[in-house]
Amino acid sequence: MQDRKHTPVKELLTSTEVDREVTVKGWVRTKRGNSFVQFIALNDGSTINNIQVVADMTKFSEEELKQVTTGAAVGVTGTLVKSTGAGQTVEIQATQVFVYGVADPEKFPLQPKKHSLEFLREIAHLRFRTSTFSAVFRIRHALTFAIHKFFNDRGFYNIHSPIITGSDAEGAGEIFRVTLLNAKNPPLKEDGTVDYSQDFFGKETNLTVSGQLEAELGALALSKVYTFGPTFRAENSNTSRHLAEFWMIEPEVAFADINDNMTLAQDMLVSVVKYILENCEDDLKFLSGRLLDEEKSKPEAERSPLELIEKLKFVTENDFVRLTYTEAIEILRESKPNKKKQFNYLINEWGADLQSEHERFLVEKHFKKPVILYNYPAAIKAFYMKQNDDGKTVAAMDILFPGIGEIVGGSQREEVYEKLHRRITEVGIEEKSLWWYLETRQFGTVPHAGFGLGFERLMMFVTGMTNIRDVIPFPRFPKNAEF
RNA sequence: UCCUUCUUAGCUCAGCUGGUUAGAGCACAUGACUGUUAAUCAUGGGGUCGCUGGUUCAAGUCCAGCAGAGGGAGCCA
Repeated sequence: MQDRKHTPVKELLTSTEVDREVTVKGWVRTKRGNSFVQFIALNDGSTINNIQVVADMTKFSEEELKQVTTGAAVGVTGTLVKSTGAGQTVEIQATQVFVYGVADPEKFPLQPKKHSLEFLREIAHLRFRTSTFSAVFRIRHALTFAIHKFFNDRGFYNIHSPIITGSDAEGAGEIFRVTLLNAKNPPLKEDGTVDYSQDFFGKETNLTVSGQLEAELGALALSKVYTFGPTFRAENSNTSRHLAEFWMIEPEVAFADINDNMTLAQDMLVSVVKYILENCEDDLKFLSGRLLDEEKSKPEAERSPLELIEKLKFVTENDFVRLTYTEAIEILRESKPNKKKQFNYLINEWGADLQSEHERFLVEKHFKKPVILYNYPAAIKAFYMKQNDDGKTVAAMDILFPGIGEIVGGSQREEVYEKLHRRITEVGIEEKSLWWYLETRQFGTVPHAGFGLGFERLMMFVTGMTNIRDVIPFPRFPKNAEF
């Protein structure tokens, strides 16, 4: 059995070539039946669907199949035949069953029934074995591939930006320090502060919060680049939309402005969602059903108006709304919830930072489609963003998605040395730490733009999962680094 | 970090204004049944009621602290 070549379940289920001997290897989902015939639902992760193995009990002893329990790893050889039952078109009439690894039914935590996502999160080492999570992670792979394909097709180069960096320059959040110094007794300088010159890198280092600055360096030579890698934020964020370790896609394009940037982001989102619609139909159907099921227990007002696949098609078939921050403020100021004082933060004047309630109003109530907001007040945005001629806004843009909020944040970058330098001083960043970034504005600087896409946020949208901890295999968040 | 709800069997949950031996469904074990689809039916085993302390004759139930989880908010992607 161990030597025998086996066929993926996915292949067998779509096979029209029956009455031939086949071998499958996978994990048992359920076994049921009686003393005359037993049915084993086998899954090998190649598809959401199981293949049904039929064991005629005149050919097998009870003892032989005793270890074939939910969770056990087995190999089966038999004849692929048309099924006489209703649930499947083909099945395997077993001639030989081999148990690779048992799963004690008293102890194996997964049952052939619904488990709460919270419980499965506690057994993340086994949750791949469930239909929901195998579907989610197959889609995660497909989405990764679709993103690389999109950029490759458009002539972008993938840049591997460093994970350990010496700059926390972006100010994008709290950093995770990387050090080999003895935490209990670090070397000290004369003034009593830690002497990082004795550390591994000879300076303070941390895990990256963004690959953007490095991507810019690449774009100013290769014209079109993107990064796709893990980023780390030590924020004490306890929400269903934040992780301490998450994956980010950051394209950067030379000779491009804020409008090109918005078009690129929209094209990318439409393209990758289309790819998933075309290539992950079975998994999407399952997740759509799961979502509908879950929403049944919610009050009608909170249910989403579209089911998952319709929601994805809606994004690929409709234009995103583009409006300036200033226009958004006008709409919000005149909106019903603002006049009736239903917002927790009322919009009174230009310059206010938008809260999630405002973003949700625009996306879910007012426009009912993805919204791109651009030209934000400089005061509420990062130092590297292109300062507009009006003297008060920067060429920044955010893409807001229904149910998820901000999925993309980007901008045209400030390419003029003097303006960038002045901004760095204003914000109080140490110029020395960014000498290399500033230098690119002195040697062949050009207008350029890029954005950051939170991969897990996109995963949430595509899979309909509502907690970000369920779209990454092993989530990292405050008080948890298990597995 | 803030607000709020929750923590009872392997899982999902019930347990009233504190009062005998803490319940159900599923799962598991045993048995029955000639093709099941989360199979069905019968029987059975399974609990330090999150942890620590307090109030009380008496605490799963009331109070306090701690820990963890869910939802919302902030920070953001």
